[in-house]
Amino acid sequence: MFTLAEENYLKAIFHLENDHGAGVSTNAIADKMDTRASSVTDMIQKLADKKVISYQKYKGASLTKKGKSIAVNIIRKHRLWEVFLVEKLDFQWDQVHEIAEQLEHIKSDELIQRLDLFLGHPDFDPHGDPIPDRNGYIKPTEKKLLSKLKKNQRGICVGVKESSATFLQYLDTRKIGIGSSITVIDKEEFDQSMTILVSNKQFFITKKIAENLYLKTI
Amino acid sequence: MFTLAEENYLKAIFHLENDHGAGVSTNAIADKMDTRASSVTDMIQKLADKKVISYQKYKGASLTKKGKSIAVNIIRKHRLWEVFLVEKLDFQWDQVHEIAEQLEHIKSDELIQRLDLFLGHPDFDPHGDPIPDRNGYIKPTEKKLLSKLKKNQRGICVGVKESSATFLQYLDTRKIGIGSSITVIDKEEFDQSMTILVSNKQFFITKKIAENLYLKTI
DNA sequence: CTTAAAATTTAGACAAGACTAAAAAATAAA
DNA sequence: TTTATTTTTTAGTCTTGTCTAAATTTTAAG
Repeated sequence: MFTLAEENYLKAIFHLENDHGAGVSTNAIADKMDTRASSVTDMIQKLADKKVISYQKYKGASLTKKGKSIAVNIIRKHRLWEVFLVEKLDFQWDQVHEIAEQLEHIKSDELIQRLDLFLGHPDFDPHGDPIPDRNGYIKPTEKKLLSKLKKNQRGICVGVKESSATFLQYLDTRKIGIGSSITVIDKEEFDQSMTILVSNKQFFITKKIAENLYLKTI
Repeated sequence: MFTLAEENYLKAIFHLENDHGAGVSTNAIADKMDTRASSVTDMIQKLADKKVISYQKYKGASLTKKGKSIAVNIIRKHRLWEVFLVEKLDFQWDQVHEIAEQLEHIKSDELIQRLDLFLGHPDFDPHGDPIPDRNGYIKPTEKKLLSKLKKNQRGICVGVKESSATFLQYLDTRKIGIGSSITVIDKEEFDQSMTILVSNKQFFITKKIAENLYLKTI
């Protein structure tokens, strides 16, 4: 069995490996977990002993098959609970992340199986992230960061990379959400900022915003 | 904010005070929490520092107003989650206690408010225990232990004192549940065992069983 | 290729929460 | 009321997960 701290490390390493290839550095983990590099070293040595990550001194860590399976299961729980909170309890999409961070650690396979059934086996969470199935399989979805689009390209918003309340609220005020059609009206070479068209309104957005919106190009 | 361990101590002290008047002994807590008396002493000293219990050396502990309010809130959460598990996820009443022990520690007032609404403001959990309202008020319900009934007295089962899976499964096999009509056919002075009538079948039950069933006499 | 800087690990310390063993206080028995 | 027993507390230790400061390794720069 794994402690709460261990589960959170596994989840963080999974996300880091997903975003920037295999082999995660100590500092990257420390940064993500908001902790110190020395604490990370201690923990990854422990996780290596438990065979959930492979790790060589000074060379960074990466999840083993077992570790990945644990991480994905936590992510599955997180996303199912988010669906529950939004679909059943009428929470807004910017309110659910913190609560799901707690709920994801509840230990009961039966619970998750029944929750999944109760929710009708959803494929995506409220932020557009795919929900791994019971075997840990994540259906690959083609999506592209808005920041990768060129002038005059168009797409449908299918997800957000960050799900902090502040970012989601920013999107709300501009009526950008999952399903929104977004067109790049103009793109500034200099700072990668963009002018986009969303439901007949034009907005100016910075590179940072564009790097956190996933589109399906059409 | 209170840690998981602190919350569990407060809950245990609340239940002990409820069952056997104010002033709970160190050993009683140790027994309930399945821990050692010395660990309990450490913890109650900490809880006293935090003003959630009043405590004098060698004299036992009892909850302050603040402590009671925290304990009742945890119990409210526990019981609401149990209703959710049974009513929405189709769990059996003997499967929910363990899971609710985890869910009761999730921290979000908004969540509990919405869950309560979603469930239709239930008054009782699946074991017949009253659910405290948002202000911590527990509606007093008149209920009597089956063990207190005399020969030929009759009542409706309104709750169980213990909610361990084994006890609840025992009741299931005898078709005893919330709402069952129970008549005392015979009672043995010697060992307090009973013969009872439940839906036209007679059962022999020990004192221990009778001490864990709550009835509303009619 | 040697040095400077950055990243990582080790060493030692601390808080929370538990334990064992021993001491002290309260209660029960003679 | 003195002794014996039970209950409770204290003292010291352990594990988990964190930290700071110092040492070591790797990487980057000259």
